[in-house]
Amino acid sequence: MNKKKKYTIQDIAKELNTTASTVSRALQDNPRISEKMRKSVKELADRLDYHPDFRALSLKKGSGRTIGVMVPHIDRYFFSTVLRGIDEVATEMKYSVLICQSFESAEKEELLIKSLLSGKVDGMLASVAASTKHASHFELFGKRGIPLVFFDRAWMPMNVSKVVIDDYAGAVASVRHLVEAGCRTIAHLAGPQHINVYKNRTSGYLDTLKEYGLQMDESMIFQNTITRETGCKAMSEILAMDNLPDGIFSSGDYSALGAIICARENGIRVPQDIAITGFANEPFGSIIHPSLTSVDQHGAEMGRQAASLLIEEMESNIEYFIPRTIVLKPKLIIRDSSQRKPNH
Amino acid sequence: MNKKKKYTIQDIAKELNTTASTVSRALQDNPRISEKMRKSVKELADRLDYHPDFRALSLKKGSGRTIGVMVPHIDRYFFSTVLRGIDEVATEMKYSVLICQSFESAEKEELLIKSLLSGKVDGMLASVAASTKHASHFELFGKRGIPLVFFDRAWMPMNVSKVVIDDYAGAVASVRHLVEAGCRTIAHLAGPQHINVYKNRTSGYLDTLKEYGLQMDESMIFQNTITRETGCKAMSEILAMDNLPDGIFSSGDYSALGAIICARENGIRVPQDIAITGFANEPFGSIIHPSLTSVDQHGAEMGRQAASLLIEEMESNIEYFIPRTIVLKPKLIIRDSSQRKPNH
DNA sequence: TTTGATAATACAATCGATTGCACAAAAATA
DNA sequence: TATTTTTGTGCAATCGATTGTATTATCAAA
Repeated sequence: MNKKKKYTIQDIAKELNTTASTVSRALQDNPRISEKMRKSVKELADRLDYHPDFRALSLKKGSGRTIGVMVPHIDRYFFSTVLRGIDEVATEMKYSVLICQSFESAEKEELLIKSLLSGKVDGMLASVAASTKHASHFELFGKRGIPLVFFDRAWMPMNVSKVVIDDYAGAVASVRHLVEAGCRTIAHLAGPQHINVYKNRTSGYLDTLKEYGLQMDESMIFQNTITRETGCKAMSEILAMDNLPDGIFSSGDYSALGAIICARENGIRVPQDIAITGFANEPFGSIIHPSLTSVDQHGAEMGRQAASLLIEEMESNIEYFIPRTIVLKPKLIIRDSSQRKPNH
Repeated sequence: MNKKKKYTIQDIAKELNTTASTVSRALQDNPRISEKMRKSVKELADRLDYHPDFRALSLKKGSGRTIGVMVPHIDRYFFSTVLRGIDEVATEMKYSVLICQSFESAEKEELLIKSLLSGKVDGMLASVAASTKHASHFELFGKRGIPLVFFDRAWMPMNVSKVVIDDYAGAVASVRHLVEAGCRTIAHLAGPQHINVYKNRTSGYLDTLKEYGLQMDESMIFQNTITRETGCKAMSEILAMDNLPDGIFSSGDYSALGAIICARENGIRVPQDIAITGFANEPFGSIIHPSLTSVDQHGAEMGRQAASLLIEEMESNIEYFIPRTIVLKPKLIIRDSSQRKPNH
């Protein structure tokens, strides 16, 4: 009596002297089942707190209405807002969401994907890890017939749907803003260039310098600088330079933060001596001193769009769904770290 | 040829003119299979990129080696560190982790749990939502024979294992520190009292006041104040008081943040006019101005301990696993927001 | 009373794996 | 050569559901 048990459709059938098929149909309100039988089945099912086994059901049906989501980190504000957007749409459409984090590791990403492929998910949303150098594991989804939609950090060569923001435009807006704030020598903290979002931000930076006829200087570009630590290190190197830049465009908020803190520790004023802008609009940007100018990426909206696109593809019966790419417009949020003109 | 297909063990069997059982055994290195057969099966499996169907496998085996984790929010630093700790242990022990967030909603929590119960998880780790007022949905795990371990926000009346921190001790350390910094009237931003962690923090506050013979004043306790907004609101109310407190012990970092910002906006200096301490040691505490004194909860360690405890219970064959409660010691991190003596 | 239609339920195959048991062929022993 | 043992495979049941196709029972019409 004490042994815990999971009740099955067979248990209910046995108890009522009938068969599993009748019970199954009764629970589905199949009209071929008598009112009386339906009632007693439902009552017993309720009493036993019966719920169909997910594995058996999805095995039989060929789908478990589950969407997998792969993000580099769940605790990055941007990704957590994307996840919220995905959750909204998925819940509304009666899908479950299975969240995975790669911790920016390509190996972990590959392992997780292989585990998801064996029937755990029916569709996939992914943003690739920073250390990912090839996408063969993402190709597996196509081979298995599981729709895949990239968001934000997309693997561009792959012919699948993508939801991204216009990082190039965000970078252009940011650098223009710095120039208009009076900056003439603008350094750049760049992200890993094999990831589309970072490459586009760097392109926006370079093109905007050109647009204003400003000289591009290799030594002013710091590669692979997206963490607080590397941002701080870059700032130290900057401070050791002969000709100090008067502006920094960072591809991420964390590296911008590192730079600001390092500047403060070395008696350099932001924005008076150096104006700084970040990217991602992490919440800390509004509470640090000086508050950080950044680019908002509309995470929730991206999540909603990506989930909608994926579900549309999953539910379409079209043999070959034609991949679509949705580009969202980012928004420059101007705060103190870059405002040099107004008060000076 | 173009139709995407998922290969099964039957496909491999047919191709090699053998049966599914042989293929299954070959893939498992069963000694009853000849070297030759094993080799050709493995080769073909490799070529087709075959992986056993997770649903079929876990249905047959009765377990999918999956641990479910329910957290209120994945983007709270504390919870994300717990998740990392859980992931570490789970990965090492060859378990998968299924992350769910309740968004602090009891209904969402209940829905998610019901969906997890039907064979999606073999063990569960949970931290209850703020709005949860009864635990009947958590009781279901017991009825299904699925081990459950609470971490941090535990439902104390339930007789299951728990991993918590000594919130009482953390509060005591925090309030003592304020008193020693010279505070004589200490206000308190309290969390929802039906959640053990917040109740314990409030108890620690009250007892420490008593310990120092300080008067407890109902009007100095602000209930249900754990967000930045409510923290700010509480500070406004404080500033409107006749006798201003000279210290605030907040049950959370976000409300402490709201209070600090509100104080700054109103020309009140922290810590000179009012010393403030928070709880959770969110990363922003070290980058805001003034930096925030807080209590660290050892999230990763908690995650590791909870996962280990759960896995131990899952793998034990003991009929009735005797629940254990692990209590971790929190650590007071002293920063600027509470340091009144040293520099003044 | 016989036939035909209809309603309600049972039987059996299926989804993709695992595994105990039976069985054949080959090898070892008598 | 006859018998036993070993070795390698196939058959069939099982996990927990769903669903097409029997198969009854019931009742109305002829």
